[in-house]
Amino acid sequence: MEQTFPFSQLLTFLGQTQTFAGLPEDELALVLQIVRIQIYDKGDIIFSEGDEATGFFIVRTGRVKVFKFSPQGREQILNIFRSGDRFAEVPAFDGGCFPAYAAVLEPTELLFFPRQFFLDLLERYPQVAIHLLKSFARHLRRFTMLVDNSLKDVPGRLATYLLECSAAQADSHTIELEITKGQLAALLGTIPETLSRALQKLSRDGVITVTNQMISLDDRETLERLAI
Amino acid sequence: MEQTFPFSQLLTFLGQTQTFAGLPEDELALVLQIVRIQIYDKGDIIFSEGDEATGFFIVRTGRVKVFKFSPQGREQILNIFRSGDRFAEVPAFDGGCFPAYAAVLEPTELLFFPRQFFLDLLERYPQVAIHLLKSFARHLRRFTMLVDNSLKDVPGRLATYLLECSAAQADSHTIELEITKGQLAALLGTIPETLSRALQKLSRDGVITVTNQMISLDDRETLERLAI
DNA sequence: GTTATTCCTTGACTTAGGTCAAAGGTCAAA
DNA sequence: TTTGACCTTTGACCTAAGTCAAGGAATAAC
Repeated sequence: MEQTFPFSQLLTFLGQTQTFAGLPEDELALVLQIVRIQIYDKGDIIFSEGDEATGFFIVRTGRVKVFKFSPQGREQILNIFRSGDRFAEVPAFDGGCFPAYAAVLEPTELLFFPRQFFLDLLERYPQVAIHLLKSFARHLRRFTMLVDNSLKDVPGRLATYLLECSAAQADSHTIELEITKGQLAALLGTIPETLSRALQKLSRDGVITVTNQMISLDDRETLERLAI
Repeated sequence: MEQTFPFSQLLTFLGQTQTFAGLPEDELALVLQIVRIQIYDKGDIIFSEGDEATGFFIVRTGRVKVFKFSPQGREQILNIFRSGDRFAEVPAFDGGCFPAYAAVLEPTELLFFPRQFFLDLLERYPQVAIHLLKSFARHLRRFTMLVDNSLKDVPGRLATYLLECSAAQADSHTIELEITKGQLAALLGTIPETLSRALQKLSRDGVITVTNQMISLDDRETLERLAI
């Protein structure tokens, strides 16, 4: 599960992440002495809800889902992280338990940073604290949006997601789902059957066209009305 | 809406808030030159969703609810703030818009701190940044719990609330609702009718006894099972 | 102490969306 | 290819919880 990688390659990668951008090179080299590389196979669990948080992670390659279970066992995905994203920094910061599960969606390489190193870094580099504040603020806004979403019905959440996806993919008319529909259902807080019916209804009404992983947004106006 | 107050009284109050605890007295005095006192009547709106954030607030007396509306106009309370609590620091920090509404539940005095002052304070006092990080981390955990709650059914959310309330009130057998049942419904993400029926069912099953604003927790075990 | 609000409860009804079950698709390994 | 392991769709059904409407409590105002 752990192995070594070319030093310079990692150095370049680290310098490009939001977390470490702007740190002097000798500090980056120190960071590299501490980071542990973790390799996971599709489906592997990184940590479970309630586990003691020992550090935070940066995704090098692959994708990670952070999720919870409802009392009936339904999965709710909170976030999906990709290359360059950092996750689990809140428990690493406050020293509490992980409040959710994390698992990889495909073969994934993670960089793991132990908690104490993280806290030391905060002390040595005040700009890291400021950056972390910004990141926490972003997270908080994202959560507020999640609450927003929970007030909408499934078609509304779907419309919101499609428009966000389009915005992220340069406002293109046709977007590609980068996750399975089952995963999308879990991300939208519903189940595959209900998502399937919602997609079907939007297709029938001429709002979207679905072809496997590709979705064309044919009637943006209706989508925006649904997303409110 | 604005007036002056005895200087020393405010100084003592500020020094006791989490936000400013530990700051030297001369700095506190500077803070006092900048703070504005705002007086609101029951029901007054402090800010609306989408308003530009110009600063953050600390509750001096009274209570404030922060809330959103669902597309159908149902109110969802995100948080209720009391004396000493600080709110709206995320928009004040990142300079974005307020992501929700804020209104007062009863006659309320607020201290308002303009955004620029706040940012200056962060720069001058790194410990304020660290403290803010902790506070953001707490907020993030609270939001995670809110997501948790949205996965539960209404009796589950009610049971969770009752147990939390009891824990906050020294684990007492009988708790006092400090908000109306209508407000509790909005806090639990439901409507008064549904809350009324949930309370009635728990009473019928001998789990709780409801007398106006007082609720006795007669069967903690069942409550904990419901809250999962 | 009486009126006027606001708050709370109850009943009948509706509906979004979850559950269960089964049949097609799709894709990768052998 | 063919096999098997998912993923996705469809249909029939059920249930939690929202809507509407109306009557009772409780509290505040006069």
